[in-house]
Amino acid sequence: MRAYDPSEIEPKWADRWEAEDLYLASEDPDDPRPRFYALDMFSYPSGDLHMGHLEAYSGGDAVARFAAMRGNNVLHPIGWDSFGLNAENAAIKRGVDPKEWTYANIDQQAASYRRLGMSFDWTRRLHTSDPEYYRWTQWLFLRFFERGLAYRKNAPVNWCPKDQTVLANEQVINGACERCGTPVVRRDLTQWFFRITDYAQRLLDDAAALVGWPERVLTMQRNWIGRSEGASVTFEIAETGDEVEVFTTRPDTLWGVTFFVFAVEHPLVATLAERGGTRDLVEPVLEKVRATPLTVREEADTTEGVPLGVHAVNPVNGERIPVFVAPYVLMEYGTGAVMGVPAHDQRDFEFARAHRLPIRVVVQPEGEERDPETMTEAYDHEGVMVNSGPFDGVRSPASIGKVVDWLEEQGKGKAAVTFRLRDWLISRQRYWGPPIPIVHCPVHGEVAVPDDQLPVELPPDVDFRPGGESPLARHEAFVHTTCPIGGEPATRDTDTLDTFVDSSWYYFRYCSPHDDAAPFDGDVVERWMPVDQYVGGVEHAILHLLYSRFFTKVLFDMGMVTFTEPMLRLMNQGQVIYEGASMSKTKGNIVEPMPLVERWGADSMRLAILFAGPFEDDIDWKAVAPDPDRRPGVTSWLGRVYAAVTEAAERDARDPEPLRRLVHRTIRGVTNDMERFRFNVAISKMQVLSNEMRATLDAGGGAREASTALVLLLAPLAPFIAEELWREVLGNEASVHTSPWPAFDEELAREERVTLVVQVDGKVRDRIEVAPDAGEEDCRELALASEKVARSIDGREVRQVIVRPPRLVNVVTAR
RNA sequence: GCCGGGGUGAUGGAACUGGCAGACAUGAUGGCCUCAAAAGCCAUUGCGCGAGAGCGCGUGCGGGUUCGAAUCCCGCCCCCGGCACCA
Repeated sequence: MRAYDPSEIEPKWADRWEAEDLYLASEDPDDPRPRFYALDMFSYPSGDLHMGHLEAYSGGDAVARFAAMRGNNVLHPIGWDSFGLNAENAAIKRGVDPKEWTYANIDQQAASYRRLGMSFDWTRRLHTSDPEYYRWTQWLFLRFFERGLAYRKNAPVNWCPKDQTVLANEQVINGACERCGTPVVRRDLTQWFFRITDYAQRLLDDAAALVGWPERVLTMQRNWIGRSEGASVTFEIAETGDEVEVFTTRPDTLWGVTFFVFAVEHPLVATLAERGGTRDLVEPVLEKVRATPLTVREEADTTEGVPLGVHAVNPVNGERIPVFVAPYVLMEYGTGAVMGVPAHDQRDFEFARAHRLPIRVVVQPEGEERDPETMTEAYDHEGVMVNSGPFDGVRSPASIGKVVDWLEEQGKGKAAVTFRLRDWLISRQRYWGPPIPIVHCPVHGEVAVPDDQLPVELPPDVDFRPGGESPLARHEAFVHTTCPIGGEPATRDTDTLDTFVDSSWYYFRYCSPHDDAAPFDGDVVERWMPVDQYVGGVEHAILHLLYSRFFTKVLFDMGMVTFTEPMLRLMNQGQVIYEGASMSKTKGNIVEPMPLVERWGADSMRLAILFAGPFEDDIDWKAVAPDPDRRPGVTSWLGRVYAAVTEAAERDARDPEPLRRLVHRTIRGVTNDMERFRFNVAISKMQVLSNEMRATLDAGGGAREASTALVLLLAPLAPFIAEELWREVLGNEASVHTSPWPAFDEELAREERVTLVVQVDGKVRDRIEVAPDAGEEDCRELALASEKVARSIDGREVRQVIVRPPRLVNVVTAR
């Protein structure tokens, strides 16, 4: 008998599957099968595949194959997110063209995907760096521009000094660049933004309907959007008459305001300092803050700040209060100015103590008396309003709504909602991205490049090394053009679009990847989308996934699609780590998957990674596959499966009854597990079945039915060996991957004999085999007849007998 | 601080709605095969006591509900992830 040899099986089937067009999604409108869109997050072409890819795509492929076997017309595409800093930096480091480097990596990854046996529809392959693709990225940008959703403004932005480009807020992780980890600094620059804040409320509201998404992703998005409810209240500067709005979540504490604070960057600060005669005092603070990186700024001292020498008038009681400028107030949030309520806000409290400002309690805890003199911290819990004019005696925070109504009546303020979410900064001062299709005309201003002139192609002969400005700006022939409206000499915008713009719509493009009249064919998109199952890393929870939801809503508003959410279900695979730490070059702990695939086979590595633990949990490779030179456990198991199925195929005997029952139980269990991404549990059930097959064969029995079922169940997870056994050993004509998923017989799946557990006072004392339909009386009698039970009862009085046929009897005695 | 998710043998992890804790693996130990090794096969493997049948203990800690709790409730501790002078 031949031994299991993946190196012989796997390349053979990879070729044949492609020759047989096994994984093409059908666009036939008469195809009766339900459509299923199985989407994997596409990859950055930064070298060959790593362990993270192996895990994500093994899971995604299992989903797609399982869906196909269950009778769906499956769309399972693949492509590359091939623009971006990653590719560009790597290319610069190696002194090669980003394009060359990128496409070489794409070819390598594509070869690896084939080697792994991924069931992709290769006819839909796309690369975001292809002009055929980014033409439509630019086209979509222009539609956003037309609708006022893409705009340019001067603003303080995050700048990565190493990558020499601006970053979106979402790309700043703990104050550092998402790509390279360099601490980000602040710069005032004119940049392009997408008006995602217009969609903040809808992004929040619709998240509630995403029941197929992991809770943590939705939570992260909610935190990121950061909705706060409260009131906006207008204060007047006594000396100048300037009106300044502030946002507060606690309008009930308005009577406790004893000072007023501006953010350092607030536009009024300079003139107010002038007026207050405090310019010499204020200027050093401004200088200091401007020079401080954002990361350090966040730890700014709450006691820091200087008076501006002017006063604000509290609209609720007409009091004049001193005005300050302090770094603890942020220009980015709210209005860049706050009212200071030291008695009820900890930061204000600390500031007031440092500057010897009065503290006035306006919410008293019930039955207590807070004395401003002796308070050591702000009181921010519930209580009764005092010193609050018309609201004395009203309970807070229940009073907030009433205060807001009152403010509106009095014309002093109104209900307001503030979001933490900022507009999405989409321009980048780098080469390797889609040029922004805008012409700057001295007469007409920002002018869209006409659609028929798209794409604005990236010129190949650019010195693309970063220099703080866009490399395209150094390319004279690119820069100089004429205005599309009046023909005047004009210049092209030289920034490129963030990669996350490319990836915000690629899953639409897969539906009609070769359309040259539109980014996608609306009718085809209607048939496939929304995506039925999306699989990818949680690191995109507030980047790609939020942006994609935003794009879909904009496309809906444009009438291009009829749905508002792009993905119905989302599953995040965990990370593959090593000895508790993420794999990285600097730690030297990277395990490359492809050499292991060459050595032990694609099926083995796919199974090994899916069997290692729950799909969404991190996997410590050190713990599951410690010795790279030792044969992995799953490889041995596949060898046993191969042997068992081969042996069973040569035998005429029918499967004995107990094995048949196990087969049907296994089908039921594995089906359930596959639906819930519980690949590790599914595999363990198959192992139980194969162990039983071995025992049956050794006892001279047949295992043909078991073999058929096992091979079908294994197909989504280990596609090569399943195909080999299905066609070559079991003698089927058609591919296992187009065969129907096995059905189970409910009757057979029921246990023939079940173990009746007999407890005495909750402790297991005996186990008795009974028929599954054993009744309550039978179970009670059997249990009480047990000698072990009698011994445990030890003559005590039996108080109660709880019977749960056919699984359990609990005899309760008088103790 | 706020929000989300966790804590089960030496290890990865099972245990559908409360009902046999530790499935399935990995590792380890012993044995078979072999000149030897690898591969393979068999046995044992939660902890403690016991020659054994068996008994006791055991799912982060402390309480509670229940005939019965890894699972439900209350109070803690710890770990992971996200957000954070957010007004």
